[in-house]
Amino acid sequence: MVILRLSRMRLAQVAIDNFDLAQTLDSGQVFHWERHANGYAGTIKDTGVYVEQRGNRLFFAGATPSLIQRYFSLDHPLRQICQSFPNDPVMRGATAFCRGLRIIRQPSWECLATFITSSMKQVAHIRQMSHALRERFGKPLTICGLQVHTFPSAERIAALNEKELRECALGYRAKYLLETARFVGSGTINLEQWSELSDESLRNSLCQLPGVGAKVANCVMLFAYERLRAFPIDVWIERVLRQQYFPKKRKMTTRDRRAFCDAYFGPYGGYAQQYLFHHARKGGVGGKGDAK
DNA sequence: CTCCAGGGATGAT
DNA sequence: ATCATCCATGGA
Repeated sequence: MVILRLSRMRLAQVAIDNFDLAQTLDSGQVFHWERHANGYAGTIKDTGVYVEQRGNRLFFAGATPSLIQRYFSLDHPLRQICQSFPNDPVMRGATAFCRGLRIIRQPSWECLATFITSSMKQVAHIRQMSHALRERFGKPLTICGLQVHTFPSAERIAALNEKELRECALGYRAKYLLETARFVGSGTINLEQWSELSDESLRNSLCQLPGVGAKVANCVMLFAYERLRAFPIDVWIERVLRQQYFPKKRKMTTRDRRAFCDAYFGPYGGYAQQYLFHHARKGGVGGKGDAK
């Protein structure tokens, strides 16, 4: 019945070029969109949205065209971005695999919160935690006959206790999320104001929050603050570096990896990183079994 | 069953 | 400054 209602639903549309909705939503940058019918249901900030790609058109309900275009970064010069990547075989392979994958513009709080929960968790687990937090503490919305939930505000989470968060399977991450929610929810820190900071100041500010280190800070910079140079290094990227870029080298320290990535991948390093990550995770190259 | 995941905080060298 | 250890949980 959901399918019937969706098929009868009148959807707005925008023309798209060089955009792949499925790859974008399944690339481990955002964790709450759920497949329904031929598309996805989710939220953009506090708006329930259904979105579906048909060729070079994006059909949607619940949002204005400008909100859709902004959230999915349809204005990013993707061809130019890909041309800026280093021209090596690893990067060429990842770029070919990730055609149309865009770095979206997420609301800062939900991006920060979900990446605090992400440490030592698989993408599927992060999705479960995000879903549990939304279902229990977010606001229910209906879009195209589907129920979705907003991500709970920092104030809402700040008012909870650690036990309630652990019941969402957050484990030891519960304390970090709670402490950071209390900084943000009380107004002690203002995430919107931080968009004015330089990359370095923003990174330092984020790293002062409980549960936020260099990796999570770079994810939040990239996925919420549009700092497209920010280059998160996680276990998958470490494997790509070790296996694809430095197969002979014995030992690489954290600082070595950081220095190489910042210098090598250029002004859109965050995009390059996301393509390497997604290719390694979904394309089986640079994955666990690929010893070399 | 074991292994590992989009890490970070803490305490010991 | 680097290094080891601990932290929870569940998919593969």
